[in-house]
Amino acid sequence: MSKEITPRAEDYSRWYQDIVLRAELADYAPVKGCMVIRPYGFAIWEKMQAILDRKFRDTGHVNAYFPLLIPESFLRKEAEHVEGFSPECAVVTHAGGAKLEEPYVIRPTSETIIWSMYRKWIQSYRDLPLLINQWCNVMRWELRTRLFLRTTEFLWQEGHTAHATEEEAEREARQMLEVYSEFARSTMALPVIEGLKTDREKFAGAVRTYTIESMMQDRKALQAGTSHNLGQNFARAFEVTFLDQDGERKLVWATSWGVSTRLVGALIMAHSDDRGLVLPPALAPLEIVIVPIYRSDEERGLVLEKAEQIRRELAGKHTVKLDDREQFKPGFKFSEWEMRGVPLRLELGPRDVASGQVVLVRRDTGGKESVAVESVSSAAGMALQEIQQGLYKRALAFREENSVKIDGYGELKEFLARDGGFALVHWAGDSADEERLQEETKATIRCIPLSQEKEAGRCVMTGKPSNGRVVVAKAY
RNA sequence: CGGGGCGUAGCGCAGUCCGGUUAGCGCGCAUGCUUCGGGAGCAUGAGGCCGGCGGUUCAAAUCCGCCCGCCCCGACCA
Repeated sequence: MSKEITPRAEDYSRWYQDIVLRAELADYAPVKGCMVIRPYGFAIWEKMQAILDRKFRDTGHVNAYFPLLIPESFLRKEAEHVEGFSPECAVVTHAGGAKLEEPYVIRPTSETIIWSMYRKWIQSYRDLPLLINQWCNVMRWELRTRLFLRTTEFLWQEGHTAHATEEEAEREARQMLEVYSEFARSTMALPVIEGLKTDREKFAGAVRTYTIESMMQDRKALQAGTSHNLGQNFARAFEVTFLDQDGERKLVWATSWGVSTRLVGALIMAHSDDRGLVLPPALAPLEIVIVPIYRSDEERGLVLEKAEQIRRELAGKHTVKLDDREQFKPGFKFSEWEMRGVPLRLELGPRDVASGQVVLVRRDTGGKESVAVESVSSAAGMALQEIQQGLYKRALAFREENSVKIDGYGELKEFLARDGGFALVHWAGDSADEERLQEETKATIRCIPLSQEKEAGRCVMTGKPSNGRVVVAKAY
């Protein structure tokens, strides 16, 4: 195995691929388009799960599990939904040595099977709201795959809720978008723009799709999470009604929302560098690694004793590992842990032991400082906080540097063809105009930001009056 | 589906054009000694149906045909 990672500047996708493989986050599986998520990568996903799951529970949701296989006819019940998903569905036609009466679709998402059950479970307004989430795998037969960012099978969570009123469903969709964006910012150190998808970009079967959009280091946009207001589309398709307080039978209102293992890809592309993975402490499987340095057996004894003492002290508050492997030199260990994105490294050698100090090295900036052994715990805690915040600030600054207001179509095309980034443009076009935009620039409207100042202007494509800007960018 | 590339040891590759002993090199792996503050050195060793099937030939990693798989870039998507 080569020691080098392809530099970002040389080949961005190779760089990304190198990091995923060399940091042992994932590996290619024997099945086309599928990956094996290796223990180190899975540990990151598990941390994401733990934090998100807690947030879902705190907002009143409960977990459940629905089948992997969905009767094909279910998918057809919602017109837009079937149109959107059919092309990418894998279908099971045989089982038990015989052809099936009705084929099963391997779930690309679970709205249909869940709403078939909600029909049984919902009768009265007292059964609402119904707030269920499931953690599972789904399968979408994509033409082109990339580790974590787009694989044929992926892991995600999908929340599916049923409500008595339109307002409540809308509030739920917005609330979960908020949960996602707070998670992205605080935990992933990933700045995101909350916004609304255009009709062309919305979820197949939704009335409205909300999104959080982030910028990767190649200036392309990545959708990091979505939340949908499904209106009554699925309730109508599956005839899910309830008897309201006023004695009237009504269709229920629905939402669904999800984030996937794609977030691991977002994490990599947002923060990492040419030395390897960079992880925010909040999601790092290992926050601190201690690398001992010694020559003689005598030094080894002294250093390891002190290192173990430090490890024990830190272990109460942080995940910490003492790398006492004999077969590797310190230099090798430095590189290896940098490759794997461990936020903080403590170097401890004979000189440090003698002076009662330890060297603390930050993964994000490479900055080194010596601290007294007595204060290592507080210094490490502080450094981790600074890294978490520093990563966010750096990513935010990058996004801002690469976001520009553009008012002319020619200028927009030039911007997208050159360095690219987020173009903030006035828009009043329709779906056909949007299609033209994509054909001519390879970019799409990523979202209509939810929070922005009203500003009168003219649509960059049609010249029609507009009072707000949209984000246009090339996307993953 | 279009364009490009690749399949030879765990990984990265050379060898293929122009067929010919026992198929090489680097890394990694195993053992031992010396090393250890930024990817250590030496010695010894293990490890190959040369992607698959068929053909040509005295002889195929190498030539011919068919097939399979994977990666990258584009069109579709989270």
